[in-house]
Amino acid sequence: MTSETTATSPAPETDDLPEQTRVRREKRERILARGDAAYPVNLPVTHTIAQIREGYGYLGDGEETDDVAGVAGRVVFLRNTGKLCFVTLQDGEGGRLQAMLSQKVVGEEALANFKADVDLGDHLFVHGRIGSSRRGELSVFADEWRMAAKALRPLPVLHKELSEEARVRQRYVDLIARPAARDMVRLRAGVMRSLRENFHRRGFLEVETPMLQTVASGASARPFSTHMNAYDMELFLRIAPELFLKKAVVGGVEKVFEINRNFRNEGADSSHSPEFAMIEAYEAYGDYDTIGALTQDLVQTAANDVLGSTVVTLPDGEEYDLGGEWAQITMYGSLSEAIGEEITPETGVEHLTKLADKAEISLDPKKANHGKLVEELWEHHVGDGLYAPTFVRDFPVETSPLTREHRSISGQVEKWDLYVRGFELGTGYSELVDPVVQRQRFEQQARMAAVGDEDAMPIDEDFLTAMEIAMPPSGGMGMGVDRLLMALTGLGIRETILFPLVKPQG
RNA sequence: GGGCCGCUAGCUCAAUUGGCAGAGCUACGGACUUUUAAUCCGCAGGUUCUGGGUUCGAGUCCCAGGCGGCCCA
Repeated sequence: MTSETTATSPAPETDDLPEQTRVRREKRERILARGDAAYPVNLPVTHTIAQIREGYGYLGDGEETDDVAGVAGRVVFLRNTGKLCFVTLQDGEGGRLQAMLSQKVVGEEALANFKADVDLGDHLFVHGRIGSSRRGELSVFADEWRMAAKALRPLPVLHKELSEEARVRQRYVDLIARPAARDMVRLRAGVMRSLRENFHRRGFLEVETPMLQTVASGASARPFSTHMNAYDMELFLRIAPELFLKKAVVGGVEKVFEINRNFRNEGADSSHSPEFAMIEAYEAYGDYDTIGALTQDLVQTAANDVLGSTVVTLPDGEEYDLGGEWAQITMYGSLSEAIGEEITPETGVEHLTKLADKAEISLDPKKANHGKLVEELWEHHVGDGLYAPTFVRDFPVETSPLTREHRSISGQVEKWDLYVRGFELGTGYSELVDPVVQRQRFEQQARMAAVGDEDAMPIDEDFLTAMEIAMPPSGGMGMGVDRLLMALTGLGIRETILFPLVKPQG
């Protein structure tokens, strides 16, 4: 342990600090100088704010009890009227309790110290009888106060919204000041719990697969790379857990899920974060239909568990219904209908390119294969207009190298994307388990990489070896947890992540 | 990657045509024993994101950069 000289050494140079910060440091020094603690190791807390609110909420105006409590909380309001001071304490959930400090009860010196040294934002301990003020505010009639932890920086004003940037950069302040920020933390925890409990009820096992991978595969995305000193080799942060989860299924973990972080070295905007939480699940002897039903239930159960309803209220007040059986459309069918001509897996690249030009979609011609063109056309003509929860089914084979070919339609794969309010919430497959076909798909990806497609999936020999041991027919799904929170609240991704990545301020 | 908008006191925001940089809350000093964003009196607080330039004079105009937001690709 280091010595405690830092606690007793003189205050650091304070001349250039803003006034309010300097003043608070001086108050800390004053508290220490008179022999009190500014940061005591513990305090005789007997009740939480919530316990007092629950236990004594019945008290009428001016009614007092002889019950005594020690309570602590963060000071969010201060109202001093000479010989009687009112202070409102807040707990982590936003619950508030008033304390009243009367000169007659705490004494002249203690009240003077209180007025001199307690600021908005401090953690404060009070001890005293529980009662109700004349105006009916549940209160602790303090016979003693102690500093629980002195705040050296002022809190923002609690009556104005913090700027969006300040909320993200100083989330701890946001959590103190804004109820919606506190709610999101609890909502997210509730969703995680709901998802896990749902999986457990269904007999799925939760596993954790590697974050550091020698080949980043399982999705079409660019990885972050890093370096391992001991082996002097390049490693990648994972872009998806898919290949490892499939290895688990090969080994007999037949119903398996993982909720964990993925990292994609791409842009960041209101619906993309470079690191994001994702749930993936695989079910042996399931397919994309069973896994779709599972996904619908995961979302609807989560909504019911955390909101009590599948009807969610968006920030503009609109009510959006996640309930019922979700619509199912096919990619080729809905695209054909939207543009008024039949598009099939046989439609040539030249014709698709013409259609793309007409729609003013620009694609690098080197990468413009049939599958990419169909998906781009679909997004433009159909996807952008989707609003109600919808499964979009049966994708082109080129863009889904890990998905089984459709059981009855040549050139398509058994994959769905789930769209909610126009954004992609999740995806599901009938998994490709034929190792020979899987190798051909990887080779096709390698050819795409060779012509400059940076998102193309690299060949993973280790994965192919596992597949050659034989994976049972399976359904698999993936869903962004942050996006699920977006679907349940209508908020942007950075509101759903407690500490999203932000660039340092210049 | 491109376009547009923003960055001013601890927080939220003003500042006319380029002419003394302001308000509310907070802070600080004072009054007040039932307040509810307490009230009243008084008084401080600034690298106007950074660096250049134009000008007698720049928060404001020009150039470069940083950070953020929105739209587009």
